[in-house]
Amino acid sequence: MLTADQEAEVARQLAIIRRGTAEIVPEEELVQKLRESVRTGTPLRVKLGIDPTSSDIHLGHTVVLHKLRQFQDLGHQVFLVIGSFTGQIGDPTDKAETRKQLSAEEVAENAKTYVAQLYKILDPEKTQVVYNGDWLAPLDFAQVIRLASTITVARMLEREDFQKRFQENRPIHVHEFFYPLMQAYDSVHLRADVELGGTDQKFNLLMGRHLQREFGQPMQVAVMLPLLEGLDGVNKMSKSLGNYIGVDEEPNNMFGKLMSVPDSLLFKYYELLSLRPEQEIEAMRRDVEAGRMNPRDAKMQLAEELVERFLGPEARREAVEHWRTVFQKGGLPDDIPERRVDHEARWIVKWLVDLGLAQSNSDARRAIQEGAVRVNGDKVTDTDLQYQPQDGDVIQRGKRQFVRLRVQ
RNA sequence: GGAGGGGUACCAAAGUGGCCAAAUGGGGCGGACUGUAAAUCCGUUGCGUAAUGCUUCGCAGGUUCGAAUCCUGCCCCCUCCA
Repeated sequence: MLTADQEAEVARQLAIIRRGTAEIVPEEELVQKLRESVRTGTPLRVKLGIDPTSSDIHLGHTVVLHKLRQFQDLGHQVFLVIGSFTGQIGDPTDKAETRKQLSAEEVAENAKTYVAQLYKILDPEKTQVVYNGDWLAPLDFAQVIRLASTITVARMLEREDFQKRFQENRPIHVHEFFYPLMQAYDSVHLRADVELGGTDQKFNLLMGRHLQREFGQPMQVAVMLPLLEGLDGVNKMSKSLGNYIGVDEEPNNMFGKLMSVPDSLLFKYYELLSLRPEQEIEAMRRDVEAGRMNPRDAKMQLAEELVERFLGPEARREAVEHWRTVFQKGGLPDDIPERRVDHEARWIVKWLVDLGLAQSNSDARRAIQEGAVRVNGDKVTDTDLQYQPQDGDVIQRGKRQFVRLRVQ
């Protein structure tokens, strides 16, 4: 039996863990594990796997990382599994069909920058970073067969993306089946009590339970967090789709990207990323819905919060300043890239290509015809123009691409 | 091993002898509107100082006045049967 204080502690922890999660499977087991943990004073072993497929952490990752941080703050033991081995296989995805396999060097390189960025969120003192290559690489073929023998193809095909590909006659490579098994084996190796992941990880997380049971271990609880959509407002945030906001971005970039998040996602971003009290967020939502508050202002507050958290107060101040002068007042950006050029007159089309403002002569010509090209703010209309640069001239394509010329 | 289906532009996907530089959608790039947003609308999206020009439809040949489209060989992918 637990004392009243202990019961209260379990309730407190459960409430914190629950906030913002999409699903906890099975929740009763989590309660049991928490009670046991509180009763015996033994921290839970909490695992999160990360594939070093790209070199940057983005806001999508931070959702689940924050949950991990909360476990840390509750005194539990946290394992961050870098998929040094699994990363070389690549988690099967519906989109990429067969994801490219990373080399060991790429994995090592990515992992390095990863860990530094991870500590923007996690407490380094309380984080155990482990590499699954350490225990997966030494497995021999017989052991691999043993893992594979615990699961049937039919069960594997229950996984949504496998099923879909199978039905659509698209290729599924045998090694892709091993990905869930390897991830599950990580849980066995670490004797995980809890594994975190996005909702898209459900199959893999449950595979961990399956394999733990096969190995005679208590089964882990799967704690799943909602996926964060990226800047396109549709797909989940990912580097490969280019719709992400990295935690290491230039302040102005991070701020600008946050300001371009679709309004429809504004409060989802608040719920998943903001540390502000829930009541405050709710009040803001009501104000926006009632038209008392411009969604832009709500978005700006969020952008400020996140830039400050990841990049610091100074970065926040600068980014806000930059955004105000450049975009709210419509001025030129203060960080226009400069190019050194000679003062020889050349065909305007050639200039655009040379300056990287157009991909080809045809593209440059089109841009001029569309009225997208300006020199010092004056629209260029003649595709045959011979242009002679003056020091400090600003050549512009569209609203966002600028180059300042420095004549030598 | 056998049978069938398929490889088209950044992606998806039409096109099966000339009207095809190739429909349509997505994405990209511009323009309008705005809050550098979303939604919406419009234009554009192989190269080429542009020409009844050049290169492109898996690769290499061939038939034809003319090929993404027909023929031959090769490569790759998928499904089913064994």
